[in-house]
Amino acid sequence: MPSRVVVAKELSEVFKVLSHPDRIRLIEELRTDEKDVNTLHERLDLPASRVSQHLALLRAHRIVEERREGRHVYYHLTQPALADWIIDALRFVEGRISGDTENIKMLNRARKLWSSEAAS
Amino acid sequence: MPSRVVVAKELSEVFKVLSHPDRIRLIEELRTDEKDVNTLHERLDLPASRVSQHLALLRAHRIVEERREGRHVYYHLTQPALADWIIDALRFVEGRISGDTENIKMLNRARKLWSSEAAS
DNA sequence: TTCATATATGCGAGATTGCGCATATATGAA
DNA sequence: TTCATATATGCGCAATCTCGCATATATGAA
Repeated sequence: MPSRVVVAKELSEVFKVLSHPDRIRLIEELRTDEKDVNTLHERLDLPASRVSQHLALLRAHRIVEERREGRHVYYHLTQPALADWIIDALRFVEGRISGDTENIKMLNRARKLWSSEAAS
Repeated sequence: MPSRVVVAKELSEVFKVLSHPDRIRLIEELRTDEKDVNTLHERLDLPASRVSQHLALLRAHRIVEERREGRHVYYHLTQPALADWIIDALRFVEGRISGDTENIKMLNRARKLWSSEAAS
């Protein structure tokens, strides 16, 4: 099997893991520091079980790692650069929504929120 | 709807389009120059109809654009930087397959093939 | 131990995606 | 027009993914 075929498959699996809005938001929440499941569940306004399932998938693909402390489990990115690389993809989103002024504004707002240190 | 939720959805759709090995290979084939459907069908060793379907999806998401010339249709990347950004993701693939020496070799081989100008 | 909180996992129905194959359309040549 | 090539599209089934919900496990407090 040619290397390009094998590697394209690996790449596509990474993309598949990232192809869900909740998981993207999860990863961006962990961009600067670790957070426990409960915090993520509140900040993203998702059922805790859903958050846990997403984290299980991210864990299986070694995108996040866990750290237990008492009854809380803190998650962090295995490779923090991943969060920035995802944000970098916003330039390709612009092409999709060009013309939609309202969404362009949203895009820049999100870009700002995701690149700031402040956890708002 | 908060901007981060909207934008995360847009990002996830981009990732979804890229989450298929054939489409990744298609995009990398178009990294440096345009190619017609028949050339892509031969180089990737896929049924022409499949190539056409993938291209239709990429077209719908404005990832590629077409140019007719006689009975051939040439496709090129709307934003050529996309191909490089995908290759950049290989650093996150390494984390997935660490330990598997054979696959690491394949990864570097593919990286070289996809970054060279030569169409081999 | 019992209880409450935090997190993880199992499961099934509905939605989405991929694939093979048939067919349709487009263009140029004869 | 007829034919051959190039490309596109339609369709149905199988495989996969998502979601809500129930349940299980883990930890610390009482």
